[in-house]
Amino acid sequence: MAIDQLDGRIIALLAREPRIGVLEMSRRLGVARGTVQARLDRLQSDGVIRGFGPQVDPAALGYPVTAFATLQIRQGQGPDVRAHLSTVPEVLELHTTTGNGDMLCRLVARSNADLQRVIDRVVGFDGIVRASTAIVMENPVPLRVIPLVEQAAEERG
Amino acid sequence: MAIDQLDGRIIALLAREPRIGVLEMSRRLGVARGTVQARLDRLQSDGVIRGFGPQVDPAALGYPVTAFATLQIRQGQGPDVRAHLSTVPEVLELHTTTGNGDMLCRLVARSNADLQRVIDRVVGFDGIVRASTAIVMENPVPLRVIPLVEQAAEERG
DNA sequence: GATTCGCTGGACAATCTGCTCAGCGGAAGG
DNA sequence: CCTTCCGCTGAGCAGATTGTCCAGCGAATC
Repeated sequence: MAIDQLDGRIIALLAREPRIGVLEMSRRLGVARGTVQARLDRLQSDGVIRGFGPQVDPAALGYPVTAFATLQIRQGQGPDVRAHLSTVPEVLELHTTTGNGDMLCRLVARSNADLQRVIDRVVGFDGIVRASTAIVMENPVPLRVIPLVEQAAEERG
Repeated sequence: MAIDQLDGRIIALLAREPRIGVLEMSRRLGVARGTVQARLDRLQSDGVIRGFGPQVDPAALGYPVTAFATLQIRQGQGPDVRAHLSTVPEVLELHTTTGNGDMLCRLVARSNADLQRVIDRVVGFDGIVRASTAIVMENPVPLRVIPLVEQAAEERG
């Protein structure tokens, strides 16, 4: 839960060059291999590093269109809607949010036209009252965590 | 750009057990090691698999609060706003979207109270006219790609 | 002063990686 | 029907890495 600077450097290094291996990391960081190994184990068991799964690019898979949909749910239909949305492959993530007891979900589609199909499938469910969609045009800041990690590391010396 | 079923199984397997290694994969998939190696190389050079960077959990880092903010930008201030937001570590990602020439960004914070600080920092910039924030309560569907991969693999036999 | 903890530097066997090779079969093209 | 191209197989090899020990040491804690 608490990250020190060495942890931060390990994560940053790993983010830059994921295939690097423990030995090479210890060389670059100037610490013993066992230290890096122990740190990595701790980071993982603490849940700071969830894993090293492959980062798949939907665009390269043929889904270049991304959109965010805000959903308004009928009272008490939350669980059903979740179950419904989790069956749609194009729903990449789903959050329940404050506000209107709403949900926010990230969608991808093969094209703008295809997005219509996806949205129809998403909202074609009884519990969903209304949906408003915003198509993503650009992604100036792709999902990132390093700056946050560095900030957390700073605070902990 | 086109994914067949073997590719799909490779990605899925890798997502389930990232530390698995090429040799073990070839054993489980019942194909030669060279095949898996070649497929992986192709998937990476095609950009389907961007990398294997560590997946960091902001909550475990001490940032358990997530929120989405919709920003309304003053005409022509887009570039400045992007630059501004990219300097805020708590801004995890940023998209420009259709609609009101707006932006959507994902934020994290140490607490609900801390979120206020983050939002103040985010919107404390001249080019931002208005911001509306939705705090995430639950995350029924965490960011996932596997179902999409499987669908893409199906279509390509 | 005694103990605990994390880091160091070194060692070990076991394993995996990157690379190469020849052979084989299907698909595409002539 | 024949030829060529391409991907997969199964194998081998040297080199590097991993997981796992260990003893020593300094700092912080009790």
